[in-house]
Amino acid sequence: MTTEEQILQAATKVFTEKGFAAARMDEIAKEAGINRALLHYYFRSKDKMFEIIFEDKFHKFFFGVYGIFTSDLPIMEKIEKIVDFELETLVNHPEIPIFVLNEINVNPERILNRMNSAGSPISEAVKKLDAQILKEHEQGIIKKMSGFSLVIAIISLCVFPFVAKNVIMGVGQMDLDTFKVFALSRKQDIINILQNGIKL
Amino acid sequence: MTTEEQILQAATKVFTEKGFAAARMDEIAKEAGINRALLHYYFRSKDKMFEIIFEDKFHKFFFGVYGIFTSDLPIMEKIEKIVDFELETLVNHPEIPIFVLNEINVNPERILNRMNSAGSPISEAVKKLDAQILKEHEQGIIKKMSGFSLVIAIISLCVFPFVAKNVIMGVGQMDLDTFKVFALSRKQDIINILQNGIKL
DNA sequence: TATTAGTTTAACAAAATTGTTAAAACAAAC
DNA sequence: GTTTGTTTTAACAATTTTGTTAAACTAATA
Repeated sequence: MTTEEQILQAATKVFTEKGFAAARMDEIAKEAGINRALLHYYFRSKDKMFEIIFEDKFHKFFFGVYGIFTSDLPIMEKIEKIVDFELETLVNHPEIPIFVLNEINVNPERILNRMNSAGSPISEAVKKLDAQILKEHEQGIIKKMSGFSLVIAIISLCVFPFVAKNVIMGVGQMDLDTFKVFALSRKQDIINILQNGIKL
Repeated sequence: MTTEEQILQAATKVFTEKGFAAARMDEIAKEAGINRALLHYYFRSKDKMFEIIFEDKFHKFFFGVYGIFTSDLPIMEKIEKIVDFELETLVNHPEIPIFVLNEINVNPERILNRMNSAGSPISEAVKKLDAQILKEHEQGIIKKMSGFSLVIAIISLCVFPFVAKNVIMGVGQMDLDTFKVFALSRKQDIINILQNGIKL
């Protein structure tokens, strides 16, 4: 692994654990096993390093499921595929949600910029979903409901446990690996709740 | 309103918006319409101010629903009552979840201490819920499932939209008031999904 | 061997931030 | 009108943090 990669890996760890404001260049350097001077030699500033990492996590967080959402699968199968994809992804990147969501909270303008460059495709995807729901409703398959609301419900059930990871680990007396197993073990529960929850 | 209250209100705003590390004493002072010296005159340090505010939000976040969870209501009614209580509370304190969860993420030891002083009651509440689910399952009312997992599902559906508030507002082109109306408008959706999702 | 890119060390500059202090101003209460 | 608690001002100390720089060192390489 190159030094640049080592630094990025260390920075990813510290930034996602502490957030931008509480992260310290010194800690990143120590984590990477090098000194602060070399940090600036590779990545001019803290902001520049952060941008690279945030961009990466932001993208992973938002656009992974996009393909499934806009596919031609029936709703019930979409739900299954999305939940499966989300949980498998999150187990491998459990730090993403709280990191991205908190940085957006601290600095909401950031999202507006990024969303505007990708905003209309999302709105269109939601509209297409609305149409699909209406069609399947008329076919007697599912309840009538807002596509946006359904998307939020699916994402809520998948993502929230990772946002509250430390609380769940605390209450359930789990270490990180146990938590991951637990999160995956709820996959079928979540799919069942959603599918039974919306069927007519 | 006393100066002390003004300061606490301003500090609450800044801390919950920015988090501890990014919050600036200067900004709190300006927000309260006073100067930095007076901040320290009332509350010795940044840490002390933060402790007071975090304690308050932490408590509101975790122990509001506790009474309903441990009540003797049937599961289906519990779900209704909890979702109702959570959404009404969150609409009035939309900043709580991301603030509390992120601070726990940055500083997980904090929760261990507080949870240990309240940890066993929570574990016992979950055990009682497990027993209730088993009973109602044998009565043919609901599916067999883990109480802990169900609690997480309920909380996920209620709380996550507030954690992702800025994203939802961005995608849906909403201001804060519109978001609150939207969040409340999903109440019956959430109750339906949960109740239909777990019934036999 | 000389060169080059990468790396360390150590010192330091610059800025930001928290916290302290003394003196004066003010307003209410006694 | 004096006292008391509150508030402002302004300066400043202390600390933390980011970023810079120069000099020396190392290891690979031309």
